[in-house]
Parts: sequence; structure tokens; C-alpha cells
Amino acid sequence: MFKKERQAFILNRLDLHNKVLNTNLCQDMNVSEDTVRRDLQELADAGRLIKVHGGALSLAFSNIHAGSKAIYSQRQKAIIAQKAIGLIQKNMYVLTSGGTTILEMARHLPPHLSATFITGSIPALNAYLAHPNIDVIAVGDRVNKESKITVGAVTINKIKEVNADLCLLGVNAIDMRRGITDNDCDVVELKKAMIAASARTACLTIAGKLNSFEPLQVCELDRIDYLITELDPTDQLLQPYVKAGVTVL
Amino acid sequence: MFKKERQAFILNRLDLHNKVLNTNLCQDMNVSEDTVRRDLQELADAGRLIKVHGGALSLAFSNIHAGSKAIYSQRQKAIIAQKAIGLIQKNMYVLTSGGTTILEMARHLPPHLSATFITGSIPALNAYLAHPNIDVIAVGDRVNKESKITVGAVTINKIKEVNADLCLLGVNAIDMRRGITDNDCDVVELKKAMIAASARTACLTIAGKLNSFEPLQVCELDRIDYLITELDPTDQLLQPYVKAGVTVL
DNA sequence: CACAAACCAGCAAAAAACAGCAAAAACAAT
DNA sequence: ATTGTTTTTGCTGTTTTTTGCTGGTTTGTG
Repeated sequence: MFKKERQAFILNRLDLHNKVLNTNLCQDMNVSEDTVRRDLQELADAGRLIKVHGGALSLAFSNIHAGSKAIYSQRQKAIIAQKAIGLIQKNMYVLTSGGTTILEMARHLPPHLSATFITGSIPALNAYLAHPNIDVIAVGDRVNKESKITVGAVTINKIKEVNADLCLLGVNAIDMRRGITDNDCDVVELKKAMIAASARTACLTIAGKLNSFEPLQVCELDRIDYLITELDPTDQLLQPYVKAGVTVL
Repeated sequence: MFKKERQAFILNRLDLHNKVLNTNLCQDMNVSEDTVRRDLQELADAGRLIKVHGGALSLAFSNIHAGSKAIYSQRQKAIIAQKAIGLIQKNMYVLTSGGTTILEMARHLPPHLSATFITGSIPALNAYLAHPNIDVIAVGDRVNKESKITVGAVTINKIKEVNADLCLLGVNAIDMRRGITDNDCDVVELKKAMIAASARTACLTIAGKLNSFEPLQVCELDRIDYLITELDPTDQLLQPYVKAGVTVL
């Protein structure tokens, strides 16, 4: 078995099991532990896996691990939150999605603000409930445990009945050509309904997600009214969106 | 299980439950308490969690903690919780009210239990979401900020559509003559609907609320199937209820 | 204040990693 | 074919990590 073969074998097994044991590998490939160790070292140096004492973990594992970070890019998201809050006026009905950006916004709502927030995101609900002057409407249905938002037909129908003044959308990907895109079918349907139910729509995203896309489209760029990032509106990166008619804050 | 895996496991569980117990972890991961302690120490040093006597808390929780008041009579409520959990069987549909007793129950659900919980209580929702094998259905509507439960016609209607196996009701007052009573009009309507939608109903209450009453009636005593308090079923105080045909646990 | 639970420091055994060396294999050039 | 060079591989002895354990200390709780 050649070195390349061995390393491919290791990566393949990592794809399947998300982890490999050194002892296991050297048996299955019939080489010494040192050889396996060296292979793992090389693959780790090349950034193809994560070496740990006794074996290795797949990179996918590290992503899961990263997902459990409190809120990443919190600094940027705080800036975004402030800009978004500027759009909310007294006694508005505001429809919000889930996501950490929205959550950050929810936590920074000024105490004197009185408005009604409608959402299916449980973490957002929690934040709104902590606010002294915000009325809260929960749209209910089956709850997706991963994203902690309600999904399903009842949610969609409920949102269709709403006439909100503003929709605040945390977006995962935005792109000139493909518009707003996402990767979860339920979430896409939800966001479509939210946009349709609101007079105006603002998209909140960190600049790192600008000009990226995901497999499923939520809407074209011309359906959104505001784009909010942590960058200054005059930033080079944002000019295409300004030209396309979006109000960039 | 590698060290990294363990630590990821811990962080993940913290994300879900907001707290972990040392004893719990060392069982679930099948390592000694010292190892868990060392893992917690390392994660604490890295600022990923807050170590406390006997376990650890998530960072997110420390923020929330400010607003979350302690549960009074927690000891009694833990006993009640255990008894209530005994009623829940695999794959049941369980309808629960709000209240701290229910919340305590929600937090003590055994990890292997798989069932579907339906509720309009936001704190209960949070607890159910933290559980690995529980499906959650939120019944949505306007949220009462004080009690943190959804109230209103939509909630009632939604509950009427449900056919649950079991209804777990945290009650504020129970009395031989007046049955279950409460003081909030919305809550009374909600509880009525919940009882009607369930095959069986269990009332959870601390003994201090036995033989007390409030202005509005939820239902007569004969509508409930189980009464759960922290007392032994043979306790003097409970005998009237036993005689009235309620199964006292 | 007493008692159980949890913590800590330090130890020891086992496992894994490492550094360095030498045999074997592969390759290139004569 | 042969020689010299490089790469690969396994081995040896040593060092580091990891982990559970022991016994004493601290902490929380009734």
C-alpha cells in the first residue's frame, strides 16, 4: 500500500466515521504505528484533518465544535443591530426571523421602545420577553430543534395573516445575481412568507456573507428594501447593491 | 472518546441544557470524575464555560441568569417532577401548562425519553428544546409577558385540535369543593381547553396549595385523573382526594 | 456543627508521541 | 549493472500525555 493510498484510506474513513484511531488504522493497513502517525501528521499539516492524541478527527467535527461558540462575529453583529433598531418606530409591528444577528438585535432594543414583535424563533422570543415595553406574538407549530424556530404549514399560514410594517431578516447568503439564498427548505418558505407579509424588508448580514450563495433562493434582490451590514454604506463592497436600488445602511 | 470529543460533547450539552453536572457527564462519557473535572477546568481556562461546584454553566446562561428568578420550593418540586415523569411513556403526546413546577419537570426529563411535548409556555419550550429526544410543538399567539405563556383565541383553537395522551397541569389552587381554580381569565380558558384535549389529566402542585382556592374555576375535581404532590400518597392531607376517586401519586 | 459531596495535589501506570537511527526500497545517473 | 542519493519505513529508547487513584482539604446543606 502506497503512502498516497494510505492517506486516501484515512481520509475516506474519516468521511465515514468522523474519527479514526491510530491503533485501528495500523492494523487495518498493516503498517506500523509510526507510519500511521506520520501520515496523520502530514495530513494535519495539510489541514485535511485534526490530529488528536491517539488518532484524528474530521474537519466536519471542528465545524460542529465551532457552531457551539457563543455568537461569532459578535462585534460586527452589535453594529448591525444598532442600525436595524434605527428602522423600528413606535408601535410598529415587526416580523423577525431567527439567527444570531437577529438575536443580537433583540438584546439591544432600547428599553423605552414600544412595539409588537412577531417571531417563530424561540431564542428571539426569550429576548423580547425580557424587554419591558415590547409586545410579543409567537407563531407556533412544530419546533425545529436545531435552529430553534417554528417551522411548518401552520407557521406559514399564520404569517400570511399578518400585516407587518417591517420584516427583519437575518440572511445567510446574499448575492447580486441570485438574491437572498439559504440552505434549509423550511426556512426558505418561512422567509418568503415573512417578506410577503411585510410592507418593508431589511436584510441583516455580516459583510463576510456578502456575495455568497446557497442552493435555495428566498427572493430576488429587488424584493428587499434595506441591506444592513457592519460596513460603512460608502464601502466599496456595497456599491453594487446601492446601484441595484437597495438602501444600504 | 478523545479529549477533544469529550470537550465538544460537554460544550454541546451546555448549549442544550445551559448546565451540566459532573456526575452526569462522567457516566454518559464513561470516564472518571477526575477526567471530567480536568476537561471542565481546561474549558473554563479557555473561557468557554463557567465552572461551578459540581458542574458547569454555559456562558449564555450567565447573561440570562440575571432575569431568571430562582424556583421557590425547588426541593418539593423536584419530587413532584419525578412522579410526573413516571406517567410519561414512550412516544406519548403530552400537553403541558406553564409554571415553575412544570418547568422543574421539564428540566428533569430523562435523556432517553422520546415523546412529543406541546406547550404554550416559553420557559417550558426552552427546556424541551434542550432535550435530545423530545419533539416540541409550540402553540402560538400573543404572549403574556408576566406568565410567559401564549394566550388568546388562536392558542385555544390550536389546543382544541390536539388529541394528547396526557395533560400535565401546574395548578395554583385545588380544593375538594371548588376543584381546580385560578385567578387569570386567559389561563383558565387555556387550562380548560388543555384538559378537554387530553385523554388523561394530572395536576401537579406543592402541598401548600392544597385546599386553597382562587376566584375562577377551571374544572371540578372529577375531571382530573392524577394528583401529584411532594407528599406520600398515604399522607393524611391527601385522603379526601383519594376518597373522591383521584389517583394520588 | 456535622456530614456528605466535591475538590485538589500529587503519584503511578499505561498509552501515545517523539527523536534519532538503520534497513529497505525507489529513483537517477553513470 | 552499479553506484550514490533520496524516500520510506520500522525499530529503540526516551519523553510526554493522559488518566485513574489515594488521601487530605474545602464547600454546601440540613
